[in-house]
Amino acid sequence: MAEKQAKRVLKNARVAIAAETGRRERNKQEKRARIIAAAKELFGRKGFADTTTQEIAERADIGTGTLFLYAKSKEELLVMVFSDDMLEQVQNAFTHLPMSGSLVDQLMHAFSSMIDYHDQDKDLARALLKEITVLTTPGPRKNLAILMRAIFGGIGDILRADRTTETLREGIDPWLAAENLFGIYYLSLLNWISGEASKPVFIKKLRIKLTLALEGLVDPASAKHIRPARKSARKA
Amino acid sequence: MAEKQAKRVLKNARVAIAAETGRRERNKQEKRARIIAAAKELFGRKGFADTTTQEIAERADIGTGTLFLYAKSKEELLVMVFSDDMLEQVQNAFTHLPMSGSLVDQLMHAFSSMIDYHDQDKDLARALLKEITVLTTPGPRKNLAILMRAIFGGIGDILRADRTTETLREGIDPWLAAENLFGIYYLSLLNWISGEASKPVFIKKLRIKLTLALEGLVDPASAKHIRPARKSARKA
DNA sequence: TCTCATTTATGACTGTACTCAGTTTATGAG
DNA sequence: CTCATAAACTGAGTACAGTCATAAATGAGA
Repeated sequence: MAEKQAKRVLKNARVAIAAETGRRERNKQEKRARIIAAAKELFGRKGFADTTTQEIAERADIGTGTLFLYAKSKEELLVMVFSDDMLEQVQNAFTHLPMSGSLVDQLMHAFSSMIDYHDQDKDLARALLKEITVLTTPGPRKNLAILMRAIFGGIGDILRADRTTETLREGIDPWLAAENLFGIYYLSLLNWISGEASKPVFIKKLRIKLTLALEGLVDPASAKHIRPARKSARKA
Repeated sequence: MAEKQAKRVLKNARVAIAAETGRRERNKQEKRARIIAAAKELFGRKGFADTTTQEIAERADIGTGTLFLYAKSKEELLVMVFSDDMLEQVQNAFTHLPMSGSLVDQLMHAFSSMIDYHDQDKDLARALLKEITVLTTPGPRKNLAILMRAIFGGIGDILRADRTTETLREGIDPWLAAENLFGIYYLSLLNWISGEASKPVFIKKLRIKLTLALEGLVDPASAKHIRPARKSARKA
């Protein structure tokens, strides 16, 4: 009994190793690539809603059912198709930053890059943002986590960068600050993508909002009464 | 020819007036109410995904097709059903504010109220937030606009309120500031509702983030070199 | 080489959101 | 009251996302 189990474990291990290099894995990856290519082309040309999973399967030269072994739903497929793209885009947004430039300039450079990406195909962007907003399945969630890490890390780097003019206040977690700035960007983005505002207005307002976030909302003088007291607040 | 047209115009005008009080309009409103009640009950009991449009139609005692005269899609129906609810919830969140309490306390009070609302039924909240994120159809868009106006207005009121300790910096648009704060809340909310963080952690982090937004990210001393220069920047 | 267990693929089938051609109902005019 | 018109309603029908029982492919062991 125990021997049999041990045998199986050994076998599974071997299978696992083989899986990394064998024909099985190669076929799978190749099919995956074909699916992504087919879906990307069709989504781009016909739009998300007007593309059927049948068409994608046909174009990728696989059975209808096979498609759903690679993505649990059409929506998950959409995320799968574009998550690599978006990650690349984000990495792009944070390289080639204008070295000389205020904090806001650099942030706007990064965000503008992302905005331009979505501007290429607004319908697709809408569908994508809608799906990304709330993810429950593990695969896409993991991809999004990677994407968000890249974004927050990138913004954090901008905030921490040595600058002659502006420095991050003492004791501020750059990651949290990055989340704030991105949150501000994201809500503005959603508003824009829903068609509420034109692109120039959106960008102009975004810059003001980011400046507001950097400089703070309350008057430091008026807040003095509370803030400095903090250090000894517990004992008092 | 022209006479006939004029006749029709007159008729239309009469119909339009009658529409406000006639049996037609009453029937419509009554049906609408039945649909909303039926959908609300079923969504709450069985969840959004597991409720079929057939069931809703049956429970509302209307034909299958009729349902789609009132909402263009199942998703739009979801938004229709809960937008009144949410508006009420938001208005609730901004009344009964703790009079004595710092800015952050008051903001957290309002946001906590909204969070508790979503916490009642997370699955429904997920579905709802997903749909609300990107709206294209006019009906729901209008409803959301009303909701957002209530939220931004409410936050703006908190920011403007007389306070002994903290005051809004000169020249800041409370509406823009409100959008910033809500953006920060919204991104955190999405992260929580997706299951990435527990409720206490989410709330604790939110408080820190809001504080950060109020106090600013950059050191005022370091930024001095830029900011005061603004006033005469154009002429220079 | 030949098993044979396991993974992967398949497409006919199913459930359901949504449509549309035909029907009913409300309303104002004569 | 009757008629004409338009608005509102209906449910059989359609299209399509997603399932599942069955089949093919793969690779380890003998």
